[in-house]
Amino acid sequence: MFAALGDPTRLAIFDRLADGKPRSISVLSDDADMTRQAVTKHLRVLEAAGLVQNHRVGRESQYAFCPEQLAEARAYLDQVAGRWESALMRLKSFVEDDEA
Amino acid sequence: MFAALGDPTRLAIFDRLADGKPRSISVLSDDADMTRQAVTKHLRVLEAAGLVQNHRVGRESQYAFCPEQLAEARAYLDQVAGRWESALMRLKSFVEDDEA
DNA sequence: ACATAACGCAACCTCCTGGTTGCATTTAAT
DNA sequence: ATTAAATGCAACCAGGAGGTTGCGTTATGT
Repeated sequence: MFAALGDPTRLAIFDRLADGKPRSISVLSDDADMTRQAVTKHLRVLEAAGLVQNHRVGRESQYAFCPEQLAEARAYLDQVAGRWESALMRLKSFVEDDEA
Repeated sequence: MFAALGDPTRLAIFDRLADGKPRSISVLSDDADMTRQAVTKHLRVLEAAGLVQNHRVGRESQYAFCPEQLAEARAYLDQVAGRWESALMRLKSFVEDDEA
């Protein structure tokens, strides 16, 4: 999932979809100075990472933002930050014990 | 920075360093079923992304967790989630207006 | 019915990435 | 002084990622 957002093109597409509005592949590839096929591949990657959902309607397939994996990423970062801070706390109390 | 955490090996290294303790390259590569050089490259990438800091001490170079970029990533995800939710709110109020 | 728009699939190409090996260099240990 | 540990640098290699092109297929619109 970090890998999916790691590519700048993909991050841009993801960012565009973050307003919740579904968009078709051709709409997304119109202003992406890239082939439609390339955009399609990126959307597949984002979909595989669970960051985006696909819903075929008529002859066009609409891709839309999907917030679940995003929440998971936030949770992970929070957890890492938490570990870091608790390690700091232990260090702090150790130093204070040493001074006492 | 998402790209830096996108690689599973790098994420693992980063995760190990998240306790705040600095570790030398050879210590990190001991249990990484990989060459020391490979680990070195990964550490360089993490350092370039600002996720980790390097401090040479004697003949060994210690790499340590660096929380600043992490905070930035969290801020970005929060911002995206915020955009998403506000879009939901607008949709909700639109529907309610329609019903009234 | 026919033209066209939106898409899928597959082959292909190039370049970067993750990884290795070999050798040189600096620092510590005895 | 010598040996061994920890690292740096550079060359090299295989594979996958990002991208393109060509062609076929399914809906839409007129």
